[in-house]
Amino acid sequence: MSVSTTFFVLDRSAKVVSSQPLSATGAKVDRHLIKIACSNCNMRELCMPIGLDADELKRVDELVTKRPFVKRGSALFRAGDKFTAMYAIRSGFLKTCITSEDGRAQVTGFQMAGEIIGLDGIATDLHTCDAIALEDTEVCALPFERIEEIAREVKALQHHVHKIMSREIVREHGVMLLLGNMRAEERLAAFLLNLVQRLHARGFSSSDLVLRMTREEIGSYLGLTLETVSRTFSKFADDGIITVNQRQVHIQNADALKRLVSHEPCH
Amino acid sequence: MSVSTTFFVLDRSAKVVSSQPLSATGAKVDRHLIKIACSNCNMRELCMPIGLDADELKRVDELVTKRPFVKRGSALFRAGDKFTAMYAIRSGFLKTCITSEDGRAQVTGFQMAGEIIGLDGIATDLHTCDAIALEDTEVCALPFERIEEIAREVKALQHHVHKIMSREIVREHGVMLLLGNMRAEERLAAFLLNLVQRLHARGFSSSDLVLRMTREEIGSYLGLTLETVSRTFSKFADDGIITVNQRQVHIQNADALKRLVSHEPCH
DNA sequence: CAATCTCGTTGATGTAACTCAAGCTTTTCC
DNA sequence: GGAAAAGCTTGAGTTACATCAACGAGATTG
Repeated sequence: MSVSTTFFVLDRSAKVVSSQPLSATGAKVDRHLIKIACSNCNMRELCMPIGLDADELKRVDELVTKRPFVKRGSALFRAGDKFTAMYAIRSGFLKTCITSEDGRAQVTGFQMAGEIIGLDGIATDLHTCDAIALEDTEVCALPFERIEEIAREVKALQHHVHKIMSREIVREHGVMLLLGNMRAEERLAAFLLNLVQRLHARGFSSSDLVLRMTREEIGSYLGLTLETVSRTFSKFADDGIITVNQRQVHIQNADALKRLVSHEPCH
Repeated sequence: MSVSTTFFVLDRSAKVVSSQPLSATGAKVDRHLIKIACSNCNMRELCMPIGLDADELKRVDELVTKRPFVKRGSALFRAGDKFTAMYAIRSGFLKTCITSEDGRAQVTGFQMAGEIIGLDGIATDLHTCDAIALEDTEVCALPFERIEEIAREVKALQHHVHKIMSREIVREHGVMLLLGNMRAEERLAAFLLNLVQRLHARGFSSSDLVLRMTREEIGSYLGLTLETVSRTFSKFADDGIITVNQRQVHIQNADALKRLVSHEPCH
């Protein structure tokens, strides 16, 4: 099918096809060359600084003293960890998942650059889920006490924090609809459309994507088994809606996916 | 089985068995006799004023100028309505539900006295779900701009707002686990335990409850059909775990329910 | 006080998705 | 570079829940 090139999923500098495999090397170079600040961050239109003027931006900028690098497979935080900061994702990709006492695991979301993670911890001062990097990931730690401090003075920031949290609530309502009402094909279609839509907002293709998660992780998120996810991918491919090559997905007929989600199987 | 008395579910004054059916009359009398203020509200330990001193409490109190009364079956707000306030429930019971374009409906939660509703609206300034009263309900409107204003000055209130939103996010994670991982019996057991636990926190029995919602609404919330909900209730009753009489449920063996949720069917 | 409607129960049948299993491909790691 | 592990696909058989349907009990209304 397509050539076996590797795409960077979230680093905007690699929007075009790169012949190099995903590695942290490039990012490390950038880190030294470019001064890291919200004002010159690729993600500023999507992330925390929205609606702030230069002065306010600077204040947020200054509170970011830590930019943890999270290696693929390791955790940014885990359930039970003390909550001290929320995190803005600079680059990379994570999943959040909860595990109940009896060992049930549920992926509660996938997060990409420009998104904020860790809001679950505010309620009890402890994180309630694990945040695991699905690829090498760099985040900005936003110490929550400092955020609250500035939010008390900067109305725009205050409101923005509220918006971010509300948005997460609304997103989860959507997941509940998906899990409570939709059939496997509909769930997967909704999932794919959501992913490309978010990638597109970050400057990527709206028809090609590289899944950073396994079939099992998709299944956990969608309340399906990995086998059902795999079969449904195959079904979509047979129907000419997508082409799948391992983690690479090309959407050939986005309308068909939308129709699936909208519950209009025919005409 | 039990006598056909009607319980008030959420009015603390009616914690004991009442021989009167649920009606708004009693509440209306109260309304004239007792000055309504956070400081003498039954729900103050559960609601908005937590952690505020007398002065701060007064400020919150003063911003509450509207205490809408929502008749059973009607809406506090609907998807698409402009978001202006969040609401603290004084008494009564509501459901929130979303409806997708194609007409799928999903109950996203049930809310009782002392809980805050309407946070979904912050994200887009429009409510994204319907809030429908399942019994006559009285709420305090908390104009959001004023809340933000005070939160900028009162640290405790600011943090409390964040906590409330975070708590909602965590709750929804739990629902995702339920919808994604659990079987019908486990879902219903978790649902019942959650309900009585919340009622108990409000001074009610931890073994008796009156369901304020239909089997269909329970089913929608739990991602099941009303028939499955009904059958599962009957199954629990056959197993001697609960007794069911229409909307009245008596929990005979809470441990059995807990074991069900914890996925330990035997020993 | 019928008549209607809403809600709940139960049974018979169907099916979407799960489970178990085998084989294949890709990645990881010594 | 070869072995082991992890991830993916596909098939066969099973099952938990949905669907369809009938009926009964309360509540509501004219």
